[in-house]
This record gives sequence, C-alpha cells and structure tokens, in this order.
Amino acid sequence: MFSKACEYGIRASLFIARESKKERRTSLKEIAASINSPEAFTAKILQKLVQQNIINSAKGPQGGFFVTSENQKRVLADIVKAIDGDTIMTGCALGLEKCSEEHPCPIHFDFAEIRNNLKNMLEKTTILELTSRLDSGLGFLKV
Amino acid sequence: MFSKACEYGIRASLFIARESKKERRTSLKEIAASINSPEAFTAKILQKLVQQNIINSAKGPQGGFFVTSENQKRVLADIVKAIDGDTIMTGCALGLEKCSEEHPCPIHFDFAEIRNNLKNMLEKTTILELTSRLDSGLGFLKV
DNA sequence: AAGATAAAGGATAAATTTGTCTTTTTCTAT
DNA sequence: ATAGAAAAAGACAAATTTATCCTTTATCTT
Repeated sequence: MFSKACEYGIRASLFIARESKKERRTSLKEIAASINSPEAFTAKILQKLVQQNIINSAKGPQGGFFVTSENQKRVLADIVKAIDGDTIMTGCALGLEKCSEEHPCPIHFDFAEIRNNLKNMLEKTTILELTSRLDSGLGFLKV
Repeated sequence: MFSKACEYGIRASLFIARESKKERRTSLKEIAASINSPEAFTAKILQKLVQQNIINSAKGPQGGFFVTSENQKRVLADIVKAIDGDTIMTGCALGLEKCSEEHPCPIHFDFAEIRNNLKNMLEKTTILELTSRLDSGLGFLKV
C-alpha cells in the first residue's frame, strides 16, 4: 500500500509529534530506536518532510526534530503525498493513465469508491488526533 | 497500490479471458500489444499465473494462453495474491508486524475498514464479470 | 572563540522490482 | 520424421527503492 519510506515517515512523524506535545525535541537516534527503523534511511525521509514543512527541525545541541502546533494540524495525506505522491489516492488500480469516469477501466467504479474512502480517511486524520490516541494508550508505533 | 507486475497480470488475464470466450487462444505477442505491456516481462507474469492454475496455456502451434470456464470463475483476489501476496488485504498500513485488534497501530481501525472493503471487492469480483463489462463496452485495458 | 552536538547533504551500496535476451521444451501440422 | 510455432526456463541488465557512511553546516554551551 504505502512504501517503506512512507510507513517510516508516518511512524516517525507521530513519534516526533508526541514528544513535541511534551515540549521535547527528539533526535534521529531516539526516533529510529522508538519506531524500529533504519537510522540513516529515516534521516533521509525526515529531511524530505522538513523540506516540505510537514515536520520541523533544529540543528546543534538541544536541536532535534519537532512539530509545531501549526503542523500538528496536518493530516496523513500530507505525509503520504510528500513521500509517495498522490497516485494511491487518485491513480487507476490497473495502472492505466487515461482511466476516468468517461473512459473507465473494468474496475474503475468499484475501485474509485475504495480509493475515495482511503483519500477521505487520510485527509481527515490529523497528526494531533493520532498522537492523542497514542497518549491514551490506543495504539503503538514499534515492531 | 498493486505492483506493475500485478497490474499487467490483471489486464492480461482479462484480455485472455475475453478471447477465450470467443474460443480463441491468444499469444504473448498479441496480449502484450493489446494491454500495452512489455512483452518479455509479461511472459514471466503469465508463467507464474499458469503455474498457479489461474490462467491456462498450451505450447506449440495453435497454442497460446486461455482461461478455462473453471478459471473464468476466479476472482481478482486470486490474481493479486498470486503476484503480490496478500499483504495489501491483511497487512498493517504502517508496516507493523504485530498490529492487531488487541494491539493496534494508531490507524488500525480506520484502515481495517478500507482494507476490508478492498478485500471484499477483490474477492467477489470474478474474471467473468469483468470480461462481461469489457464486452458491453464498459471498460478498456490499454494505455 | 572553541568544542561539542545534531541535522543536512552527498556519494555509495545492497536489495528488489522491472525488464530483456537466449535457449530449451513441447506440441501441431505437414 | 520434421519443421515451425509457441510457451517455459534461465541468465542477465536496468531502474527504483531501501539502506549506509562520510563530510559539511548550523548552533548551542562553555
């Protein structure tokens, strides 16, 4: 469904956001250990998310990654788009470029429904909401 | 969503099934041209589908690929599983191995619904049904 | 100012997926 | 029997994704 990079990206973002709520910046090392992801690869993914202003970072001592309250309002779709693009939310299930309502592939209408449900879910689910779930013990990020 | 191999595999299977309804066996060359896929790569995918008895083939002159009436009853899920496995229908959205109802990731319940809708769709949609749509001009397989 | 800390950036490597090419096997029709 | 047709099989190549390592930049602390 999502690429490995995207899975790590979401998990990392949620972990960082959660720490941010506690007014803590967190380091790459801590993130990778907490979400069970390869450190250097995770660094690359976080770089990309920082560049797109989805999460935030600061260099130097006491630096690290964090999520501003503005960015806490971001949704899963933002992360997914930043890393995997939006093919999963808009593309044809059979990979046909010119698939559309007017010129549909054989599973277009069945799939459009599922894809739209996914899209809606990703677009309405905020980082904030998910960290709340984590805080209330509803959900984990590791293994 | 699906791998390229899976996209080609589904498109090819539908094309072959459609030809089979007309009592025609169809060749690799014809298939690849008709669904716009790389010929040699498509060959590998079809090999795998034949091995798993999802589509059928015959060697030699007048040979080619076809779909028995038994196999016409197969569903999309069979093809997807044969090529991509069933991760997409059962796996965790965040790639967590031990994600479950009891030990869920933060988006487990939202995602489970979407994943189940996808699973149900794939499991109820037969090759036969899809070729009927193609026959009635409802859907295409190329580009 | 100097040193330490932590992310950013760039080059490289491994693994997987996608894709090609050549040879072999099987079968049909003549 | 044999020639030709077509899939099967195996080896190889390119592209993409996943992953690592090393150097540079920024900035905080002393």
